[in-house]
Amino acid sequence: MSQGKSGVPFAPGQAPACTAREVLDRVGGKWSIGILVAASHGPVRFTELERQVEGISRRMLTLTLRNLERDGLLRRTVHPAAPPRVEYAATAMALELHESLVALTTWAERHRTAIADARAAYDREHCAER
Amino acid sequence: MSQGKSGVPFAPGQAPACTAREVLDRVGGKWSIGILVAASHGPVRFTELERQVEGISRRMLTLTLRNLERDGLLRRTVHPAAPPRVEYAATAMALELHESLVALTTWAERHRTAIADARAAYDREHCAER
DNA sequence: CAGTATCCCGTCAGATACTG
DNA sequence: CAGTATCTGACGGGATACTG
Repeated sequence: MSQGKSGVPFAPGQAPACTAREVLDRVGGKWSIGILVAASHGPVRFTELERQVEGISRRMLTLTLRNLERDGLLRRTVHPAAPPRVEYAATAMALELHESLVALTTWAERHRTAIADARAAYDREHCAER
Repeated sequence: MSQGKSGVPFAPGQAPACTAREVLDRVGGKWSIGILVAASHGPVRFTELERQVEGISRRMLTLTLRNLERDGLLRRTVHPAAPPRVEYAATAMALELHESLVALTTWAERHRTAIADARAAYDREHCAER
């Protein structure tokens, strides 16, 4: 089982992992996914996000929003009005990424218990649980 | 899953992002992917990894290895011998994850330039900084 | 409403040195 | 060969307070 097969597409000597890392560097933040998900079904306002993502601080919301916007994953639209109205919407690119994230989610769902078991076993075997 | 449309599978009010986050919390580390990739095509030894991942320190290699092993993504085998011989191999679970990572990689590949452009445009528009 | 501006702390990760 | 131990700095991220 070297290449070609479905499970093992990469060549041994070279590590193209950096590409995957690039994604994670911008999506791996603690809040990026939550925001991306919330924005994937239509424009969302700042305060809506603040409530939907839940747990996020104003600071981190702003920061993550800026980064996602900068990378072209979110589009920020300001509607000039008496009470400021700003909306964030996922771009096409972000929606595609979202599909990939679903793959990850599915994987997590499938192996959630297996991982928990593995951890428990490991911790038990190594006696001290941290 | 529950929702029919291809790009927007999640329900608005709820954020199942935590599940995706769980994955990223254990795979989002700086070196996890590189190691996983290197171990996905057969058992690899410690020093091999040290060379293949390239840039990684002994410390981080050990730490990441331990975490991946703990989560059941790598299997560690010690061959008792005069010169110690330890091998790390990806588990079936890890290989499945690997497929998902390929999806991410593909996405990154496709949008690499678009993102770079978005960044440049954003930075230009916002004038200063780096 | 939609943000900025500070302060502060814990964790990640690099460098270096030592060991079974 | 395959690790462990320790020190250190950078940075992500929480809490809080202020503003156009």
